[in-house]
Amino acid sequence: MVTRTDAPTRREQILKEAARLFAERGFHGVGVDEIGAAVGISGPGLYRHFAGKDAMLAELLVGISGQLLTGAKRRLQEADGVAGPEAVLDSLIEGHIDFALDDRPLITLHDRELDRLRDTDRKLVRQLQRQYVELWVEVVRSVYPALAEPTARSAVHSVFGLLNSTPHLARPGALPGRTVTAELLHRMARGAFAAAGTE
Amino acid sequence: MVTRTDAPTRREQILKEAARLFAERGFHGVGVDEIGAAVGISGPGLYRHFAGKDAMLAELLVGISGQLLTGAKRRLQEADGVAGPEAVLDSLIEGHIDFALDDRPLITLHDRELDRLRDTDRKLVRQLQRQYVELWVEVVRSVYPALAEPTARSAVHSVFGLLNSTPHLARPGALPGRTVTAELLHRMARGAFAAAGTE
DNA sequence: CAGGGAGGTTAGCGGTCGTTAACCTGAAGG
DNA sequence: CCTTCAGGTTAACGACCGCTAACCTCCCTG
Repeated sequence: MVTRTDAPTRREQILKEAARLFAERGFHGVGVDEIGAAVGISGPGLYRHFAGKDAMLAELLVGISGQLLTGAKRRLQEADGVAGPEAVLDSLIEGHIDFALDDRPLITLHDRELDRLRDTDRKLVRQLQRQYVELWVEVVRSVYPALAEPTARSAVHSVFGLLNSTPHLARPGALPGRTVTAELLHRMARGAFAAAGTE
Repeated sequence: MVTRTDAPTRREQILKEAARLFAERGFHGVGVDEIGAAVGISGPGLYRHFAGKDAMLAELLVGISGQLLTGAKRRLQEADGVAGPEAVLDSLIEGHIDFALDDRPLITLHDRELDRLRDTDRKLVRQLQRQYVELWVEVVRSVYPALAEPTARSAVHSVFGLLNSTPHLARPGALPGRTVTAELLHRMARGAFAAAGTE
């Protein structure tokens, strides 16, 4: 875990606020003026940093898909050999939960606004997402060898649905504590996979 | 299960197509002309059937929330006394899965476009949703008495996330068979609850 | 068979939105 | 000290969108 100490750049500020607004009201429901206002500049000032509104969404979605995939690959490599399949699956789950809890707006956007992208960007994001899913499928099948591949893929998508439910889990602060929530989600994900694995 | 034999009214056609389009491209991403075109009339013709675009979304969301709640209440009543808590939970899960598989666009809209409603409609929908959740929470807690109420509520929301993942499960026809998918989702939901119940 | 309502049509209005153009300003660098 | 440029500003344009107005055309009914 790398912790940043330097101040966020203007670009990063914009992306963060845009993500929040897009998640709250949908891509088409947010005007550029609002995004600008959220970072203290006004509308057209954004065009000094981004080519357009589409470009912000594209950077957000490509970024999140890439981060998820990169993180998963890293976890897989770290555990290579030294840990059993179950520990690898636990690590993947943990990583996804961290993301879902720390970047709720992005998790929301991720499966909601994909179709608003230009063709080339959408293909890229889909490819990254697909790789991420396939990586999970392999790990899940190594833990539950009885699972057929299509079934495993459905199970993975369903567990993503479970883990990505965090935005519905109550107002940001009112959670029963981040650790408790993370542990609950983790247990439930494992329980769901286990139930899928006993066909 | 009541099966309709009569032809759908124009209103129903419109609602169905609007639901599909809203789910695909978001409420703000769809124009009234498109909705009209989808049912063979053009734009303003819709205003013979609905007060406005907002009214279509409102009717869809109120309708689905009401149907879910009504169905759950009915299942609860049918099982009253004659079945154990586990059977009641199974019945709730089955009902929700039927809905998620048969009305994918609506399931998508349900947790996505709520904030686009007028205040009064949004409050109504939220109230129906809350009742539905609380009903589940009671049943889950009767099966797993060790579960604290906030935990049970989180678990219910998460299982909704799992069950509502059906739109991501592949192109409509390409599923491994509706029955197989329904059974997988059911098993996973039960597994998730069981894991949540063993704190 | 008159007439009236249900359910369409097209034209167009008013507002909003993304984007561009033109201009300004303060700080850094030779 | 002059220049340059990053990063803003406001004005405005063209497109689009929700909705209304005005009109038309069946079909049912007294």
